[in-house]
Amino acid sequence: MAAPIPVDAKALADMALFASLPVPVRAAAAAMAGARTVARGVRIFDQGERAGRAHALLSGCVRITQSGSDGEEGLVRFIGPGEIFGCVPVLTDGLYPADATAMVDAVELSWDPADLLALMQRHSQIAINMVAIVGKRLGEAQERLRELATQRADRRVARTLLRLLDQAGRRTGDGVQIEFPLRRKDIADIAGTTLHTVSRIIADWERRGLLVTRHRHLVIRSPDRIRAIADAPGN
Amino acid sequence: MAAPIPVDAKALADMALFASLPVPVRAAAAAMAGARTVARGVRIFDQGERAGRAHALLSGCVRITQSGSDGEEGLVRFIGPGEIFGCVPVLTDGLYPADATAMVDAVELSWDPADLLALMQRHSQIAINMVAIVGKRLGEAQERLRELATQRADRRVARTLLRLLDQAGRRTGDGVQIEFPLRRKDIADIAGTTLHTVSRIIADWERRGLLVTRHRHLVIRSPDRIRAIADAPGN
DNA sequence: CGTATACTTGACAAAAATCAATTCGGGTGG
DNA sequence: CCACCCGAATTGATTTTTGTCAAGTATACG
Repeated sequence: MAAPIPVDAKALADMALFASLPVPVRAAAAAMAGARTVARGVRIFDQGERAGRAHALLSGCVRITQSGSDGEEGLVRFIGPGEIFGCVPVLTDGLYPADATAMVDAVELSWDPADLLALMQRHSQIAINMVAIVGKRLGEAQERLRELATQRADRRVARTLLRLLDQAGRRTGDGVQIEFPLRRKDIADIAGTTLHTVSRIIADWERRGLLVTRHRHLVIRSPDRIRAIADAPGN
Repeated sequence: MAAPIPVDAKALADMALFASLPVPVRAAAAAMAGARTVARGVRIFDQGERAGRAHALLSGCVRITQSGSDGEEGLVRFIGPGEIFGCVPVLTDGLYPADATAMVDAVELSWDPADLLALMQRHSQIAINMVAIVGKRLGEAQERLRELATQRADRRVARTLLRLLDQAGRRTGDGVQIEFPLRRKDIADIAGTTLHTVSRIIADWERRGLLVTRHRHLVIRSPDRIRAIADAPGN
């Protein structure tokens, strides 16, 4: 095991959960946090397990997946640096509703539920920030629902890529790269289709030069043309 | 217009937003609330409009719908008595993300955003309750997403009916009736399909005696057999 | 009693899932 | 360093589900 990772208030400054707070409060939150590295592929928590910690990601990337009663797997979302995860159930004293797995080596913070709860009670702005965060995710989920019900697969894939760009895009020499390593299956699961369909769609886009995949990473060369597909199908 | 509707703390006791609070706090919330009746069909707020009030339903039923950038309509959820709606955006000082329309004559409470915010700041339990409420809806949305991505239309319709039964079912002589008036299109929008497909599916079930529709209301004669379809397709 | 709205139903088309091989690419161990 | 192996990706053929188009019927409401 590595030496303890130092956590300072600055690391929390980028997190939406601690926005609009005085520096000392952030420092207090940092002091209560536990930090640890998580190797690629390691499960952080399991669906159905008692929610014993509230989590946030400092670096890396975590995949949140859910398996239904019938065994069907679903990809709920990706967590990037600065985002919280597995936090709602600790407030309601419940169970984690999904699995969380590190997709790459990552550093996570976590809190004891009682500590975080106390902090939120003392500083209601944190609770309000959390409502905003969860509310935003709810809005995204509802948008995805509408898309899934009404739009064709190519548009959904396009929108998925745009959302990922937004969440984890970084400019490179020849485009914008999505920071996570993504398999076709991952994209299919978010877009609500199969890896075959995604493969066909993306192969087509690659042929047309809209994007390239390099070492399991997508580089979008022309976000605008992807956006055009997202807005008007059949192109 | 009718005389002002009296609002007392008791009316708030059933609302999840005000759970686990001392009675005086509920009384304060009641004192700040405005109440009004809303006739069937009346729009309570519009998507995109500045969120000027936070809402909760005392009685009746409200339909929350959303139209996407491309004009596609989507049914987000039904709001029943005791549930809040249009509350998240007032915390983030934003715009209503959807339309809200009374499906039957209803009574709604509403608060001035500043009042509710002040109350939440003073009593962080309210904010924490709100996280739990929004988190629960997020979980439901994700469940619907998984269903939509992996299951066939008949199973989704079956699950939709079961969920509606759960939310608004009432025993009658020959089965369980869903309390609000539902058009085929409503069911289709929630289940993520078209009214044609729903019509075919439900006509088939009617032929087999699983349910009947009476005056735009569904009466489920055999919830168990519907549940069987929800769990195993092709029946 | 007529008009509008919802519902049913049939025929057809099309999107996308499924089935089935191959190929690619990166990592491991000889 | 090379050969091999495994998971991932591509791609073709086929089938299924479901959406679309179209027409006609029932029901509600003024």
